[in-house]
Amino acid sequence: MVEIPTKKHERRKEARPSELISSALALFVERGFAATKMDDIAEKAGVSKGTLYLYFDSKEILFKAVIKQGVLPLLDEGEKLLHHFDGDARSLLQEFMLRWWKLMGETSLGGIPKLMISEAGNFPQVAAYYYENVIVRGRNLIGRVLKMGMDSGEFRVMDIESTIDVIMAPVLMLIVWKYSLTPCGTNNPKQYMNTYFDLVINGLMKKEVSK
Amino acid sequence: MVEIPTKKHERRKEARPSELISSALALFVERGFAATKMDDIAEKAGVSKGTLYLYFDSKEILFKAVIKQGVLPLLDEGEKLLHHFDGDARSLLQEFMLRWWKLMGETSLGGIPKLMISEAGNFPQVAAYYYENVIVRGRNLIGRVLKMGMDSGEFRVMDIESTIDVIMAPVLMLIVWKYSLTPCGTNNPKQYMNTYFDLVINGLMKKEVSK
Amino acid sequence: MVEIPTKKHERRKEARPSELISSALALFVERGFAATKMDDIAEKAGVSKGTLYLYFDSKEILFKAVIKQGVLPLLDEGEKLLHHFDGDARSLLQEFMLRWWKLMGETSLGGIPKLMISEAGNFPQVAAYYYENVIVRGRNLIGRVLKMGMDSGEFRVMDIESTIDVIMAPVLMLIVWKYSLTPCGTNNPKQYMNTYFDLVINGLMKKEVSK
Amino acid sequence: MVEIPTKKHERRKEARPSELISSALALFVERGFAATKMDDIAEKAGVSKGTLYLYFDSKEILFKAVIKQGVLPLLDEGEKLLHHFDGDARSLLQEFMLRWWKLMGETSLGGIPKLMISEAGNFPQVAAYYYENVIVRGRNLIGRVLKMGMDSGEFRVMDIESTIDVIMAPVLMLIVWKYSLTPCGTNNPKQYMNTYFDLVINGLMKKEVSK
DNA sequence: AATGAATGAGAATTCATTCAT
DNA sequence: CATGAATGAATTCTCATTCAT
Repeated sequence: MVEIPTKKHERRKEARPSELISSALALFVERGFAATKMDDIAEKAGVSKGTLYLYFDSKEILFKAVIKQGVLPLLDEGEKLLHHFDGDARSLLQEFMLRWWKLMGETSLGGIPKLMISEAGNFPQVAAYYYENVIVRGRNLIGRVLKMGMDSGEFRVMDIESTIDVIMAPVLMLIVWKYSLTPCGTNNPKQYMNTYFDLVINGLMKKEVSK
Repeated sequence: MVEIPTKKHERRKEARPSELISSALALFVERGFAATKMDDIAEKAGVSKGTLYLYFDSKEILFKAVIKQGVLPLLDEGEKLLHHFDGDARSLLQEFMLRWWKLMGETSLGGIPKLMISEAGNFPQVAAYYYENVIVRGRNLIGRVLKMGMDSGEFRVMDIESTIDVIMAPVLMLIVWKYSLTPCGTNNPKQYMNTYFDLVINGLMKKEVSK
Repeated sequence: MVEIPTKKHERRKEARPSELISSALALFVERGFAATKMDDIAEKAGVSKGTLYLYFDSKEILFKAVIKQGVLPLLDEGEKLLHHFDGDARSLLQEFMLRWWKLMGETSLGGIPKLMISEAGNFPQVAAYYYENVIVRGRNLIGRVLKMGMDSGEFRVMDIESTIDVIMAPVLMLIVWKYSLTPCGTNNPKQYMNTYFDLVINGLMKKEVSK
Repeated sequence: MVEIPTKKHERRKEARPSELISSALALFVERGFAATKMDDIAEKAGVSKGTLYLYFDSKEILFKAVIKQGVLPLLDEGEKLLHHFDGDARSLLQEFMLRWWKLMGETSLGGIPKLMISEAGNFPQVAAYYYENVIVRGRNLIGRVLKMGMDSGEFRVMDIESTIDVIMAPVLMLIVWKYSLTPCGTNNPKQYMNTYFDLVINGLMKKEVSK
């Protein structure tokens, strides 16, 4: 993107696959797997259709690569955070959600969840992979924070499993929204996140005596 | 489905369209528009491919019919509820979400939102229609309940627009989930809804002195 | 067309087939065989598609019926004329062409030659039938008139077979024209026929000493 | 046709379009537009169905290309002749018709008029294009020759517009005939053209004193 | 490695024909 | 007799994939 392609063939070859994956991701997210043509992916990446097949043997393999490459950063970031943090549970949770949202919203990775939602029915194995590597691990992270907060007395004691889901839902929905119906209505993500923190964290906290 | 097709030429001009739409809805939701074959829709409906074209001139027109037919009940129900209710805002909101969830979860209508999320990119006009007729009106309903609660002092005073979105997100997510990644993880919807009510309503309420 | 269909089922049944044939002829001429739908023929005739099959077992059979019914009048008329005429060859030829043109131009029968030209490649047997029953007999008629005129010294002595063709060509062309490119350019058929008579008959006549 | 398809992927982007058009022309003329299958055109051209669509987006576009490519030579030739000629009107007219007939009869271009006659009803715009670019211009050419002859006293003074039509009709008919009913009857084109020249030119000439 | 012309299986769509009413 | 809903074979068109250059 930033590089200057002085001579066509002199470009870094190692970068190719991930460029292709980026193009594919963008189109898969926008249109879905079946409605995306290999031609279009190639064109968007600025290569010929044949080149696509040089790196990915089939459309389905390309799809899997898109998911696999997109999935890992989604988690690593979170796990990193959890290790290097030592504030209270509330701050951690908030920080966590904020980072996740930014990661999703600023990179094109946010399309991954939307894509998985759309294509889970057509690619059960990929969905299972996604489930194991993103959802389970992600829920795990949140679960640990919740537990921490409940143990410390910060949070009310609630059913953890369902609380994880309910807490994540609004952030997930915001991201899914971004890649689907955004062109229709404009919502204000920052305000949304503020309200989310206010509402959900508030609901989570032990009710204090508001003198 | 269960019927034995003894007679080839069975006439039911009246019932056909909605039968066909039902079959189409189910498959569109499961696989997406592009990945669903007209053959499969016909087969699921127990008719021949040609019959499908007797009622819908093209796959795209069928898609639009699916959305249009699915959209109306989604709203009518809600607006009905709002009129015939006179409890406090909290109960109304809770009742509202409960009904919506049941409507979505029990009928196949729940697939509509998931379908729209997946296909919005490919059918901008349909997405716009959906936005106008479902989202705007739906947000409106919730907005009125929130306002009622805030005016009466039941709810905290918060930014209404974003609160609407945050409040709806978990229910919407549950429904989308049902039609996408459910086969992977099993969540317990009832527990989820309970936690949702507990968490969100709690967050919404004025903090009381829990002496 | 003119009849008043007081009660639907009270209409003369005998007339049906030829009504259907008329509709079919009109559409076959306008669009060609393959591009004409049975639906359209039925609609034009004001009956249901099923009724068409009550009288004609298939589209091809209908096509043959159209040709057969259209072909006979084309000849009978001409042979009648030749028998009841006793003027000079020039007048007879002129009268002949005039009648033929009128017959073709005023009824929808004129479409038959255009239709045969278009479809001969797809229906060789029908073309052969047409050739035997229209072309051969028609050329025969003209040939006899020419011979008559040459024998009597009215016409120059020329090769009869090719003269037949050349003489008929302009009239045939006028008719074919009517059913194909007419919408584009407007020609004046009467003027055309006058010029035709003037030019061709003149060319046929023995050059006289124009003292 | 004669070539042995040793190599499947034979590249000739340059030559392809006109090869395909030739095949299409032949089949369209023989069978008509609707009765010609894309498969057959491809097979005749020795390529796959897909290749056809590589060059022509639809059957209709292919049809238009066939007409457009076929139309131009029909005129250019004639206009060229008119410029480089300086004999008398009679010779020019005769030369003109002879060349036209040869052009039509020897190349497959002769099919174009027959095709237009057959399909004018289904493609009014194409018919209009043909009218403007072939018929109008063609009549113009003949008209100029006629005027020349009448002005110089060679030809009788007649109505020019209708004379153009009458004069062209036999040649046009011969060509149409070639692509439709020829298999039925065999006529002798050379004899036909001789008789045509003899009859029509004779009819056109001022009657001379044949002492 | 890269290209893009060529392929052909597969999906949407049409329409002649059938048949229960 | 007449109807028109239903059928499915046939056709147009698409697009993932291949392969000669």
